Amino acid sequence: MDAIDLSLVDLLRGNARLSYAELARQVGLSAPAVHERVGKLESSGVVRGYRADVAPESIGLGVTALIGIVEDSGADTDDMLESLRVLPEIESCYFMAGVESFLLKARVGTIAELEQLIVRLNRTPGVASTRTAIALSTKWENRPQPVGSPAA
Amino acid sequence: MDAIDLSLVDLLRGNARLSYAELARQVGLSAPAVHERVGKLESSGVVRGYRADVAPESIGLGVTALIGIVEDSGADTDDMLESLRVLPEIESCYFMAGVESFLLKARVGTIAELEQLIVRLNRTPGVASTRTAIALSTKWENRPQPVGSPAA
DNA sequence: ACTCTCTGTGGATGCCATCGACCTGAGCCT
DNA sequence: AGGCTCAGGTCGATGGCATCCACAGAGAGT
Repeated sequence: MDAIDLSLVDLLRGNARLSYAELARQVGLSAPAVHERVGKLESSGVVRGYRADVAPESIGLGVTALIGIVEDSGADTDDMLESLRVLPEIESCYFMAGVESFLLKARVGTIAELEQLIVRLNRTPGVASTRTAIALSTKWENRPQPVGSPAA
Repeated sequence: MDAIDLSLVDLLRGNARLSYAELARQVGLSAPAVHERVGKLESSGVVRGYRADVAPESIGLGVTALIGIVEDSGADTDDMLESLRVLPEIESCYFMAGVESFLLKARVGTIAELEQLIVRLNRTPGVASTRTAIALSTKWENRPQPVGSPAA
């Protein structure tokens, strides 16, 4: 991970569909060299994938909620995690410091679906209680913060 | 937004670097047709961009925190938002229902940097108080939930 | 100094993006 | 019904890109 790798990462975080030729121009290397660097970043796990950023409401996922989970004392955390992982509505799952062991970000189409999700969560073994907060609007989300110094 | 558009969106949410030729094979259209459809999805705002998904710790952003903000009564929300927007550490910003008007997801390199960020937030005009919860680990994040029916 | 390795360049080749010309079917007006 | 118009498709051509390969040069270790 030298400065050029950081520049590549920054460029791809900004636009994952840049061609290798374009990346090469931006960082001042040849296209094959960039190809190899990006391949190594991928196989070493620095770059985990490439995702289109889609407006959620336009694909019927207009309701965003953040849900805190309090774990049962003596619950099997791994089992509970597997139960959570199966629910597609849960986009993100953080293990937190604090009373609420987990914080979930969930996305559903309607408030009714959110209600169903919460019911399912409360029935999940290991879950003692949940606390749900609804996002009224998303000001911005997953904004990539530049990390390579002054990249071209 | 017909079924083919939904398939394209799903495919690109899974791998934003798929070629138009490959997308065309997957949805059963020609490459130019897919090119035009994707172009329309972009210009209509359904697809907002393409981002590399990078392991944050590998670019020096190993600390994730969620920060709730209680607004001053009578504060100018728009001004406060602009002050928040300027802080690159804040990756996401949601306007919430509840006592805490805003919920921020912030990413920094060290606990010391998090401390500085919290101090800055508390000094920001319009901010009455903050409440910070630290993510000890990220189980998963920004997992795209499939939305097009059975896409190829 | 030799050599090993890592990382780069340059050239060649086949695939892909992209443009323009043309086709086809749905909807609608007369 | 006939025919206009338009949206959205296919096909073919062309130039750029991805990708493979052979080879070059810098640094480290012996």
